[in-house]
Amino acid sequence: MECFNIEINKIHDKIIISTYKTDKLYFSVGISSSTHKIVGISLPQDEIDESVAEISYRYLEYELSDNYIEIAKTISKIYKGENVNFDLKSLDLETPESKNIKSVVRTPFEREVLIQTSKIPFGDVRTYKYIAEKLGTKAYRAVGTALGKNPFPIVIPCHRVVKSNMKIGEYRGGSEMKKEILKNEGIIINEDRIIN
DNA sequence: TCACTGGCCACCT
DNA sequence: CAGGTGGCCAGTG
Repeated sequence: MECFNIEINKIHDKIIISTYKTDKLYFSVGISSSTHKIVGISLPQDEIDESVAEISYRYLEYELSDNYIEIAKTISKIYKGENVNFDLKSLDLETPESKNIKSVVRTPFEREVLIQTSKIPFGDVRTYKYIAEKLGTKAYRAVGTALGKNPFPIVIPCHRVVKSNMKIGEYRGGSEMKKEILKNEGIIINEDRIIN
């Protein structure tokens, strides 16, 4: 019974996962075999299994391949502070038509949060409050929760969203990782706080 | 339905 | 400035 429930909560689509290794870190990207859009990106991991699992866990079926390794490599470059223009159209931002259908972005609210976040310029930051106000709501905390589930970290720069007092705030990969990405983009940080 | 839970915010000591 | 408190509100079960 347990297993059955876990199975039906997974997405019924096969994906291809490619992984690129650099500086002892693994970067993975998942592509849908039906839509050919990106359905998942992993934060840098020390182990390849962790890196793959971060994307594969939502899916019933996946296979490893080097087909999309250039995309994974590009993501590693962005992580290291290269300002690469990434086309949002390559990401699967679809939301489910009904509750029975599963997708990586689950609700319109989450989708809008991701789209607003994608507009934050390289080397700059915005606050959770700012994103909420752009959506016409006071759900500041819900913005944080939505970004915590961001299926496309690094490419959709949730690391550029910080607290109102300019403190770093939380991050799925830990606030140290968030600081590192921001520093790579040239942002000055002192004692967990953004300077200007 | 209703009561949690949160990558937050503002205000008060 | 740090820590506590009440307030938001989207998701979840």
